[in-house]
Amino acid sequence: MENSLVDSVIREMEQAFELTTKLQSLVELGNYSDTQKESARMVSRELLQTCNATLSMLKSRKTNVKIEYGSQYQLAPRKVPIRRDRRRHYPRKVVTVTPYSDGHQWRKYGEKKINGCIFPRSYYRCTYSEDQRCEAKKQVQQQDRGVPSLFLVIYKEEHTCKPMAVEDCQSIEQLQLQGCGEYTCNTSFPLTQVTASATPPPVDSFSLRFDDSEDSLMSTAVRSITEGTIAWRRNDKGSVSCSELASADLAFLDSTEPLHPSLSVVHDVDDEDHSPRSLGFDTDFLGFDLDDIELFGTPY
DNA sequence: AACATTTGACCAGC
DNA sequence: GCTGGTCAAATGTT
Repeated sequence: MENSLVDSVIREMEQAFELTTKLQSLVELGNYSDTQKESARMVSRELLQTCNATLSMLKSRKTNVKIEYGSQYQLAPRKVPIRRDRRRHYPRKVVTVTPYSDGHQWRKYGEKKINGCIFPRSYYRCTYSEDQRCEAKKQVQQQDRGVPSLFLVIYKEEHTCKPMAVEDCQSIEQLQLQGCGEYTCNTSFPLTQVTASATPPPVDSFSLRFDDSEDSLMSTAVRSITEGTIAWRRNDKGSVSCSELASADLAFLDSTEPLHPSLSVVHDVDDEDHSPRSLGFDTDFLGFDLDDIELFGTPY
């Protein structure tokens, strides 16, 4: 498919994405029963996931990257990391469940009820907007009542301030509080280093969620560890658990598109009481290549 | 007291 | 006139 046609289809799909979120809002405002609303939410979520998946496929195709969808279970470690174009394009949109931890500090300066939306839109500017004349701003708007809720975050203008690095974190709580920027963390944080040759940890898999901020998509990659081999999988679930391994797609990882994902590590759920043992942390992915993810291990 | 958030008012673009 | 983005005084939090 030639690029211009791909572009047109991408635009149409993005339109579908937006219309779905609008439709979702109209349903929420409408006079429907809770059951009907819940059904509508489920359909909306599936629609959004389909849009995401289609868009990512189109975008990976546009880059002319050869991807063999059958070979996703054997991702050979790259000797030379792919250098990606890390220039950001603004405004950029992110759909995420963690709109407030993106490695930067923000100050709220306004909130507005937006036509046709149930949830108000909040306006933030960089905490250092005056001190360092940083022009960065973002808008945050909750998209649904789901658990976890999805938020649309629109970033405007790039940060010119010095980002806060997280070092010597002592706990996951501290990591979350500080928003976690680019880091290498030597702590009691229950993530250990894992390399390709390491003994597999005592869980089947853990998952990594990428918020592909460049493309308004939330994507999910799941790294599973089976018999010592490491594979990457991707699904497009809004939230992830170890058992939720969906269709695989290496496009996300092998694409030469300028991806700027943030990273979350989601732990699995306790087998006995089903309480989430989840470790969530986000980081702006600017500091390292996707290859570096292999430095982050798993649990307990 | 200093800083952050809230919220109604104001303004520009359509 | 309507809408979305920003301002700034009031209020809340540390």
